[in-house]
Amino acid sequence: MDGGLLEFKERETLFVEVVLPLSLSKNYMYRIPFELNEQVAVGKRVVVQFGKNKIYTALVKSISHAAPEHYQAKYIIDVVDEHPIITAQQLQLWDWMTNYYMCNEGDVMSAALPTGLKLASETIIVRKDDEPIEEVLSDKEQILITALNKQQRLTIDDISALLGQKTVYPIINSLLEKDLIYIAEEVVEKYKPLLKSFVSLSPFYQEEENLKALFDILERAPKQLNALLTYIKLYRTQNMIPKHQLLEESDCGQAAFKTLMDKGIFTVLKRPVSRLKENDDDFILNFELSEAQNTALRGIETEFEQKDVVLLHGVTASGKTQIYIKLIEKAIADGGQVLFLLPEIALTTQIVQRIQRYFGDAIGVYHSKFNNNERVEIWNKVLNGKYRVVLGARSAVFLPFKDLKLIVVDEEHESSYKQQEPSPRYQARDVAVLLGHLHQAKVVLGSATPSIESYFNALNHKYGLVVINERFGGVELPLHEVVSISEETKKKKMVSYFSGKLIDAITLVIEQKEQVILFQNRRGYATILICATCGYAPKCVNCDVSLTYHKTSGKLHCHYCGYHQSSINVCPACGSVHIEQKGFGTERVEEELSLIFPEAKIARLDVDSTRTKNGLTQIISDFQEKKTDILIGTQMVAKGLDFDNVTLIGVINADTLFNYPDFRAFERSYQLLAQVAGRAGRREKQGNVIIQAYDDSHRIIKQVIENKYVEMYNDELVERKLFNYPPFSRLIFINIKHKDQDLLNVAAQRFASTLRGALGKRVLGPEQPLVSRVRNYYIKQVIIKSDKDTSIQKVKSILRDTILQFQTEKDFRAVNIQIDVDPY
DNA sequence: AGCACGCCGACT
DNA sequence: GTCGGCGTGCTC
Repeated sequence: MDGGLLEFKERETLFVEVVLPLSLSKNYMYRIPFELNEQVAVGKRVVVQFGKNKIYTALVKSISHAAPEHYQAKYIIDVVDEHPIITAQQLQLWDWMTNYYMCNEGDVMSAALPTGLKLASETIIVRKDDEPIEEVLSDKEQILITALNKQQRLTIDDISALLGQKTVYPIINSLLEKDLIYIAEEVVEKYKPLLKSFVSLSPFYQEEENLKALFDILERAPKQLNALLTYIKLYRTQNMIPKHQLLEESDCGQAAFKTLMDKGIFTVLKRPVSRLKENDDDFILNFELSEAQNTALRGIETEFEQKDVVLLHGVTASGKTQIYIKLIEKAIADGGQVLFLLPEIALTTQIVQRIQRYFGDAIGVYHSKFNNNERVEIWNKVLNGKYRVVLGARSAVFLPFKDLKLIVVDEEHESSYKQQEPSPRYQARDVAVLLGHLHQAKVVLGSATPSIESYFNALNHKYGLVVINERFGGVELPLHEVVSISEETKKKKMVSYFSGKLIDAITLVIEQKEQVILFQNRRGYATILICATCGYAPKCVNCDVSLTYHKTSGKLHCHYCGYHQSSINVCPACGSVHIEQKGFGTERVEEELSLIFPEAKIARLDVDSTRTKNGLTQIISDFQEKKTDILIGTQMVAKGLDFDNVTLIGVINADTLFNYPDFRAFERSYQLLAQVAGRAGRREKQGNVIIQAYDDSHRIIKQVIENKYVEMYNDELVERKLFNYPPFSRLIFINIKHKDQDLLNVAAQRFASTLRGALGKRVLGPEQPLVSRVRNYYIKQVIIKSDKDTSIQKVKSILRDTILQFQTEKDFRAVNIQIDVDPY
């Protein structure tokens, strides 16, 4: 501000810093043309050219007068929004996440914005065919509509060529508002199904000899060849091959795939894919809280007077949902908005329908299964305050709340709140606490088995603590029984994986027309195949893991990269035919069980059985409608499912849980077992839980059956203290990756020692991670374990500097470094 | 993320 | 020679 004359104000030269939806280490500056000075504002999207041809919608982060010194800033092409679509608090949140999780701001932006708000130049515009034109159109709009009437679909590049100008976004936006066109990536019309890209081989190459010739042609293009081979392999088992699956499984990049398309070898076809369906249940709308619930509700409200965050520790089926509903009601009555976070899987179940029924139109649901257009719609309805309550998975923390008053994080211990891949690797529960802080909203963390961290915070008065010890409606906690597998084996009472006790119990339950859930935390059929003669075990060609045998496909699968190959009958190492199966998964349990109970209807709930669009909902609703007697599942069955008629829970083999090489293994085991057990007898009937284990006297099993959470917590805390793990320290994992193992070893060693120079014994490693090679990249891990007294800010800034310095060395440029703050 | 640039090996 | 494949660096 130089105190210039007012009339010159509009001639001010302004620059903007924008965030691009790309993983870039810094933000970029653009110049605002005078005529757009007034329209540009922080939080609006602008159209910019980035690089040679690419056009993106970027987000305005700040506006300044200072021209960049070392380069000529490009002009902004256009302003997309009339009003900001991002609030000031969101920008603060993005900033915090970028720093805290040590990622790029563009990563946060990509994660935060639904794709529909990230228009790029290849976006396809389609004419809505049945919409009559009622409004008056401008000349340019008329030209565009005429072209679309002829051609149906145009890209944004096509449109700029057609109109001979780069500024096409306002025209597109205006036509979108007039409802005459839609964006093809977003499926707008309700009855129009979701489109998915499928790949097919051109008819020419489906001829045997042409295909053979093609193999020779592609010999020098391994990526392309691999894509072709993968296509052929997939074609054997499925007749429609989704493009993303082909790209994923063949490790073929977009570029190589595009070359194949350009050569006319592959063609891509968009096809409709069916949607999820919904089902109802009989939830009582006008409920009364029980005495215990009322006490808890009042407890929470009292705690809120002092604390911003309250941990609600209520045993399974204690009716936490009703308490949430009362809290939500109150927040809405106060004119605020509410965010209700749930683990992804729980969103497909009753709790959503219940709350939706209760609050009607004022509620939005936000999770990954929704298409782009629905997500944009939800985004806008949150922004303009039409939605008072949003139920969502972790990404819902990014929505543009205006006056957030309450955040509920249900099942707060759930590890799915932590995003693993891609960056930002954020913990939505922690982000929610920060979000609450930004909005001065209250936060309730709810769980029957709180995470050690949250409970620690509660005991140390950082959070308030409210406990419910009683199940709703006086339903008793299930009866537990532990069965020693070794003893049962001695007594010859084991039939395959099932003890006599479990089989008797299942028989009884089925007779009474009730239902059973069996838990086995491993998918697939056999864990591994192993040659009894020489000990050879088939391994993945891309990763350092043994392959898992899946019987349904008859193949050996890699659970890390999706690679699969046909199974072996003869050992490729020694020629022996004695191939043994070691370990077992849900698939095997299902098969064995159907031999014992041929009459029973059995279903399986795991990643494999729910891969199809409707899979998950179908399995759950079938079980709910009692079409299934026995449900066998991995940890998916533990996550917030609520069935009335389940009276028996069986844990096939608890030992597998305890043996993970992770400091949280016991905590997780407790949570998983307690949550699984909690699925039993949720209404008037008391449930039974049978836990089978070799190590039947394990303290975790004991603590689960005696419902001694606090004892488990205390035991764990001693361990954590002893080995200086969270909550006594903070962890940062640094994964270093490269295709060349030797180079990686040198690089990792060098990186660790440089870092150790600055941070001393806080730096551990480099270590070989559990899986040391994934998708042909070798991995080494360096860990920073920083105690609570050290400033984590300082540690992070040292880490940042070390990485920057490390990457200036030309030998290590290509080494990939990933940071995971607070790993889970 | 995409795109240009430049190096490298295989074929006219 | 030259052409396509593929690794590297840059984009305000």
